[in-house]
Parts: sequence; structure tokens; C-alpha cells
Amino acid sequence: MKEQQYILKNPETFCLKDIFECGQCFRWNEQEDGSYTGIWKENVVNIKKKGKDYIFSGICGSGNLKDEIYTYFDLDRNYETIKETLAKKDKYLETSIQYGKGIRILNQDLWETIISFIISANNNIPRIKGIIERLSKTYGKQITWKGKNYYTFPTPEELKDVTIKTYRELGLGFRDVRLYETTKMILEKKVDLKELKENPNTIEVRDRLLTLSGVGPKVADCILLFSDLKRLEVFPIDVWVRRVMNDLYIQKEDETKVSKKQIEKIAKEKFGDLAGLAQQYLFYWRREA
DNA sequence: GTCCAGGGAATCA
DNA sequence: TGATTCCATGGA
Repeated sequence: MKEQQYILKNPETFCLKDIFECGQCFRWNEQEDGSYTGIWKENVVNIKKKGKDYIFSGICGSGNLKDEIYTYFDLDRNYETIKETLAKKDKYLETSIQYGKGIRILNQDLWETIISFIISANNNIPRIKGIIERLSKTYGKQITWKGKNYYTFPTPEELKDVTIKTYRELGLGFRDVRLYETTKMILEKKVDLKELKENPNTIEVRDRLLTLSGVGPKVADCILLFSDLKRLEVFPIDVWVRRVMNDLYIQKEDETKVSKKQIEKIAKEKFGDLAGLAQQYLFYWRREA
């Protein structure tokens, strides 16, 4: 494969740290020079900021790099309008948007997002990244670029014969059975990913995702929001989101006693059909700031 | 040693 | 429906 390059000139909404550190993805790593290198599908890419421009260089598994970048980084969507709309709704949200103004929600592969967020359950981000790297190194395809080896995220077929015991040895902990069962269900088309992508009904898609082992309400919502299903209205609630929502709007003494239903209700009232993006700004702001 | 992490499943009322 | 408890693992 030949190296390709693409220069994104002076984008309005685009910041490497905001995009890659906001918790939506696990396979991008900051380099010593401040650039980020990552892999999606069969693309290995480094992104470096130069002035107001971003230089993408790397190798592209299929088609051309520009198309892959536009799709993955959702570059046809106008985030300026979205941010303006959201900022008007709420003063705290306005603050959080200012903090994470360069966030874009990626179009990540559905299968990879399902497995990644099953692994995320009751886990921390460094460890999630480690598990995904070991999984990819063991079962994915190797791609070499500039003398370094990278590994694609394994397909369902590539995980077909992996045993629960092997997952345990890779450090998955109690999530071993869940990964095994979900992979099996998808291979047997008990949940058909192609059908999910074609179904416009978010509630129906969510119900199908919930039948997968290891996929509960929060993981299902992350899959809907962060994968190429791209449902910007869903509002995943984890410990950080519960924390920030309680601090700002509920102020209950014991934040762990705040019900999901109450948070969902407030989110829908305040943020409407862009609740997922609101969630991401609030999450990033509360966790980092 | 203790607590926590982008929770889910099983169990019980 | 709603609340409790247990589930591996590694880092702080």
C-alpha cells in the first residue's frame, strides 16, 4: 500500500485532543510531537496540526484517504450550527461547549463499537485501550507503516474460534463470556448488523442491541451515538454523566441515588434531539476540567 | 489494604 | 419496575 496525504484546511470545528480524548474512541494515541496516530478499518493515519491546517498522512486500505476521512470524521456535518443551537439552550452547556469546542463525533464501525463498549463496562480507559490492542494484535491483520506495526480490529469471523479462556488470558475479566456470546450471536445473525444499519427506528435498533450479551442501556446508547448508526439524540448515562447532571440540575446529596429516569427526563427537556452531543460536551468538561 | 473505573446480569421485593 | 450484589483487573 502506498502512502497518501490529505490536508484539511482551516476547519471550523476540529481539535485532535477534543476528538480523541473525549472518550468516544480507544485506538488513537498522542505522539511525542503532539500529533495523533490511530487506526480505523484498514487505515493507519497520523494527524498533525500545522498552523490552522491538519495534515493527514498514512496508508489507506480501500478507496482514497480523503473519502475515508470525510466519512469517519463526519466532516459534512456543520458543527458550528449544532453548537450554536445547543449553547442557547443552557448556560452550563454553553460553558462545556466552550471547553470542548473541537469535538466531533466519529462514525466508527458498528461491530468494533459494540465490542469496545462491552469491554468498557466497569472499566477504565487505559485498561480498555490495552485490552483492545491485545485483541487486535492477536486476531487482527497486521499493517506496517514507517517501520511500525499496527493491527486492524478483528472481524467477527476472526474471533469465531476464540475461547472464553483465551479472552480471560487477554485480560478481559468477567467480560470474557459476554464477548464470546455476542460474537456468536452476530455470526449466527441472531442480531443482523446490516439490518440494524438500515433500520431508521432508533427504539427498535436499541431493543435489538439490548439482546446482545454485555449490552445494557448505557452500552447500547454509546453504540447508537458513537458508531456509524449515529443517533445524536440518545443520551448515555454513566457515572460521570450522572455526576455532572446531579451537580448542575438536581443537587441530590447522594449522587448515586439519582435515578436514570430523572436524568433522562431532564436531558430530553433541556437538550432535545441533540442530547447525545450535549452529553458528550458535559462528559468531557466534567471529566477533564 | 481500599477504592474506583464510560455497567450488566442475576436475584429479590 | 426498582434496588442490591457480584463480577476480574490494574492503577491510584
